[in-house]
Amino acid sequence: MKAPSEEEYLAHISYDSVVFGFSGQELKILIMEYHNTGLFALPGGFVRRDQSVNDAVKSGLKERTGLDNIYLEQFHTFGSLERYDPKPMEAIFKAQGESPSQDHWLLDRFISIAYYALINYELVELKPDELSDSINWYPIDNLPPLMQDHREIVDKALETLRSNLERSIVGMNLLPKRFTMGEFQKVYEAILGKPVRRTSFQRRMLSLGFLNRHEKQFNGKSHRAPYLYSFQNESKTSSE
Amino acid sequence: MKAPSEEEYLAHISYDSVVFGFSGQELKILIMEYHNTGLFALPGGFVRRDQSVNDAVKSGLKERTGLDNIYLEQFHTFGSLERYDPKPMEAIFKAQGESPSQDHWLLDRFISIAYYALINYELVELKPDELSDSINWYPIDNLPPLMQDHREIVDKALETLRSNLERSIVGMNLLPKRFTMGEFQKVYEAILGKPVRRTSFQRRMLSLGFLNRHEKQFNGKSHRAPYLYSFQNESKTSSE
DNA sequence: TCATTATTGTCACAATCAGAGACAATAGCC
DNA sequence: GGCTATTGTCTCTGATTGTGACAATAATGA
Repeated sequence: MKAPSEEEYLAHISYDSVVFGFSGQELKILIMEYHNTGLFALPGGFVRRDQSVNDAVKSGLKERTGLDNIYLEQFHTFGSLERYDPKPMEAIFKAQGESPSQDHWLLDRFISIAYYALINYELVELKPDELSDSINWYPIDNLPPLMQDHREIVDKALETLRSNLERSIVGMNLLPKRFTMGEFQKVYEAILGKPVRRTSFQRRMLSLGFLNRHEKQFNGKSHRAPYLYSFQNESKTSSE
Repeated sequence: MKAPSEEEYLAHISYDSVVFGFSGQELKILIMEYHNTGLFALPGGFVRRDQSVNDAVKSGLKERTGLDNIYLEQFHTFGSLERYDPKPMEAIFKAQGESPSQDHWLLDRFISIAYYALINYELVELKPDELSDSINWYPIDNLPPLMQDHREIVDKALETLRSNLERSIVGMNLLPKRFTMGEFQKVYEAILGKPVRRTSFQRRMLSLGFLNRHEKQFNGKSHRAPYLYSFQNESKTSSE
């Protein structure tokens, strides 16, 4: 491992990302595990001097998921004193067989800019980076214990996602190109964490006018076949 | 002037605040003007190493407005490359008769965490800091040209305030303790930038159940006297 | 072939809420 | 005692949502 150098990166600034995906049943997020440390963390990184924060996040996600052009939303910046704790980073160094000096920039205080992403679960090919053993999907209601304040970051991300649900078309980025109304409804239920009324949901979504109806989906189940739908516009409606 | 020292502060990190006040007619924000530079800017500052970002913003606002316990909301972090421009800071140094070396930390790239504040216009006593000539209220639709990307920051703050308007009781922090329904309505109109329907507004606000009705206000006008209202709970409903 | 079962697409009815206008109730002025 | 500008309420109407009902089917299996 070669640690990122202080000349190349901005000191004190990091980012973390909460990557949401929908498995068809559950809402999940990406969690990394560092080599030989037992530490679980959100995918994150640092910002190069010649790079905007947004671009840093985008390229970090591309490395790990293979996906370009991801829906990204910055939602909060975490700057408390409590999050200043060099121990996890020391453990990560140690697990790599390195022992940095006490004043190494990566052991200093960091302020983290947090983003959430919505991606199509099926399209992802997960690639751990140099430092991490693994990167995997975890159901949102069954996460491993996360290092530092990452649990707080996840909670805030989910809260923001929920409150944005009414204002934007979130399903667009979590579903495959064609989907049934039932699948669409399951996305909403997974995000809100509670059931929604089938008839009202269907009526409201159809009345919004952004759905195209296609052929029926004959899936071998012994009941009336549902229609397939797709979203009108290709845009990601991302603010970033 | 003694410039903040690199040992005491976190490099690359600043904050900016958009401080909203309501004059009774207009929505205004606080703008500073730097000595002998013609530069107008949002009140901002840097984060000490022993201080959370939230506390840095709070104490910065307290210095300039005299107010404690202000409603504060972090809304975005600005991290583009375009905002990296040392010229304004050089001009501010020069106006103070100083010429820092090219690698001075204050001339380096900064990422700014932006907050908006809602404060009671009448309670404020404005105090310019060491660097600034003046700090004054400016109507939101008649701002001077602002340095760097501060105009963009203001626009984003207003956008966020508008979209939060439905979810929280914004008037609470912009109005005096007792106010008429008409004043309450004017706050909403100033924020939204468009008229709202008097009867619907009154019905909705009363139905929410957080208003106490008090005695009538005889203000010398020749028409029916309005009731005075106050908010039920004392809390600021701030998330910070 | 024909009932059975599990969903899905619609519709109908009631309850709620917002837009729009109407109107009576004043407080001060003449 | 009229006049005027505002304020507090109501009503009417249309739009939206909650709730339940019901018909329309794909497969299954008797």
